[in-house]
Amino acid sequence: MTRSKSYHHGNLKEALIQAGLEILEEKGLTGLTLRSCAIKAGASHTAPQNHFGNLAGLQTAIAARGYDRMYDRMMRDVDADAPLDVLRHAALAGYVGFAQDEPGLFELMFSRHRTKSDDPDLLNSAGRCFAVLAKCSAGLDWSKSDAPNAALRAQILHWCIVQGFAQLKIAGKLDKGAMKDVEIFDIFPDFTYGDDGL
Amino acid sequence: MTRSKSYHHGNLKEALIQAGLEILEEKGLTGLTLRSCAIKAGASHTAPQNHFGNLAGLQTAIAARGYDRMYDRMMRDVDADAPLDVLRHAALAGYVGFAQDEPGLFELMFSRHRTKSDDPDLLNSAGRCFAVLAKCSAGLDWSKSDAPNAALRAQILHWCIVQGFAQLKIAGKLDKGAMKDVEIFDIFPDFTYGDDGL
DNA sequence: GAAAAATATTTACACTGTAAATATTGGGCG
DNA sequence: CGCCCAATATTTACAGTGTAAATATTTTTC
Repeated sequence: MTRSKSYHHGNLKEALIQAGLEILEEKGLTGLTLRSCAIKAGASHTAPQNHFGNLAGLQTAIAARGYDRMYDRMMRDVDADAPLDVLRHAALAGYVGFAQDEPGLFELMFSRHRTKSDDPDLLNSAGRCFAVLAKCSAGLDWSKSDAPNAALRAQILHWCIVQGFAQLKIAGKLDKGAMKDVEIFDIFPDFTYGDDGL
Repeated sequence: MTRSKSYHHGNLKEALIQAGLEILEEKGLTGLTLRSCAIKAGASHTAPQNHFGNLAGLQTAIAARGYDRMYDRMMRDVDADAPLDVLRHAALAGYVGFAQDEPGLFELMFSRHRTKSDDPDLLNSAGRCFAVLAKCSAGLDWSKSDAPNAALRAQILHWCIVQGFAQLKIAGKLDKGAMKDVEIFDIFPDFTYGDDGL
């Protein structure tokens, strides 16, 4: 469907997203601009406006693709019906591995105001990722089980550990000394807690 | 020492940092520009170059102040010799509370390439914060204690939980349903693990 | 085939970081 | 005291940025 040379690109929307993903890999979040995406996609510098409205719109679409990639990475070499411990292992490695391999994209996905947080596509792609994490934390033993929402709390704790590790890692906060050799599985607890909470 | 109207500001370096901190509170990380800081401090738009070189230099100085504020917040109502559980409680609440009250500043501090990560002042201010966290994790019971660097691992896990919670919170990822009412102490484990790790 | 909608470009403008040249001030030293 | 110089600040300039508005081209629809 690619046309050699015509006024209309044919599939500019998709080309702009792909250009953005490549720019994020090459130059990071700082290098991601509307104009650079447009030029890379072979269009004029205002072409993205027709498809995405503004920069936030394009970044939202790119972030949604980021969650799709993250999901694929989490589910690589494993299917949704795999034994829970296998799924957990894959999902954790996928989450952190994705952040380390695509730090610019990860940074965009978890930034505060670069994307339209209520975008349906973004919510859908992100929700699919987080659902895997939620499934991974299901059935975890949580000694404070008399507290309300024990399962939810275990799920959030699970998520915070992965997210915190991923971000500290790509932000370079774990680069010093012995810390730099520690991996996510070295620190991940088994979620079987004692009963004398903090 | 404030002079009413003269060519030289007198304390422009400090004024620029303060202007930056205020702008971060008012308009977030997006609004933080060299020129806006300069205008707010009452100087010409290139004045910051003399003191900080470039944008990264100014942002580095601001981030260092961020760690100073974070340290103060962590140690508020507690001294370094307080009982360990009291210190832990204060430090955790301080870390997360700081992120929630100054999300733009927190975002800057943990961004990847906005600051000069080898700046001595930044390293010093940041190190002071992380030392408190490290102290908080000292003596935590870690069932995988036969693993090398057990104490270090417990320390990193501790840090990841706080950091992950803080970032997910300010990124709006914990805003839905029952998640929005969960606080850091609701999820924090007691670090007494079983022995059947992941 | 003509009208209409979709898609893309051109033009314009305010804002940004930063380099270079210039201007002003204050301190050290005769 | 007066002069020179370093420190400090401004002016000017330029390439990039997001985005609005007007225009141009193509595709679709009837």
